[in-house]
Amino acid sequence: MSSTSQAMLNQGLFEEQEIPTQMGNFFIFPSSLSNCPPLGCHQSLKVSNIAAAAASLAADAVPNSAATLTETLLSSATSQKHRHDPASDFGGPQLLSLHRSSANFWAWEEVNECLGSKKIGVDDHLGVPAMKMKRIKARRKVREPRFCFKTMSDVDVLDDGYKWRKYGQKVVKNTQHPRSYYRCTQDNCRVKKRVERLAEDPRMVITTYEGRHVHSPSHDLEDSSQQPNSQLNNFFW
DNA sequence: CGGCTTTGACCAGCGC
DNA sequence: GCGCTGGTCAAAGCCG
Repeated sequence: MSSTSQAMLNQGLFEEQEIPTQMGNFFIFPSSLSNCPPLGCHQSLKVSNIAAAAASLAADAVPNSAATLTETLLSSATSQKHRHDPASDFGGPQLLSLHRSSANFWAWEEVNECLGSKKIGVDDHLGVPAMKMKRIKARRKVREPRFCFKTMSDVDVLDDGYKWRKYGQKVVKNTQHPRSYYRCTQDNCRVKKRVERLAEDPRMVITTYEGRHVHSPSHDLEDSSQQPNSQLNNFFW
């Protein structure tokens, strides 16, 4: 973690969770810094940036990118606070967290389990029994790099600047909410994302990006060019 | 009519 | 080999 991130951590601006080291750092943004409008509304650029950044990070091999991303998001959140429209308040605390998994290393199932595992036992690996880990490893295969994050939102799909087409929906075992599968509509772009709600807390939406876009975000976003932090997009793209 | 969502069918990987 | 599960396909329907 960079000195800036460490300083913010010291100030309690965000907390770094002691979740899975294999998955990289896991940051949770308190509501004070996630003071963003409801997801999906016209002013959701900050969340869009986060989602876009998440997609970018999926294939990012730059060391400490999680910390870099965090700093960027924090500065973004701070700048957004000044232009926040009270009329579009979410009506409750907003929480956004994200983490970066190692590219081609952890399958979604494992990420899911890690996210769901609150308790990390001494004898367990990320809260997953050794026997199960063995099975998981056996099933592991090379996949597109992926990156997932969760947001507290009443809408499922984040507006990340790209156009997505839903190609499937599945009710996964032991969950009440179906998982939706989306694919980037751009030709030759094989990026996918999965969206589902956390079983323990249906208010939390987990979005997983897989792959890397081979194009820029679509320009049909209402006012993306007018956003003050459009440079953030440039940072990531 | 084109683009999108829905949804049942199908397939592959895995455990037993 | 069989059953379970997650992921994908594709036909049908919806909507602007």
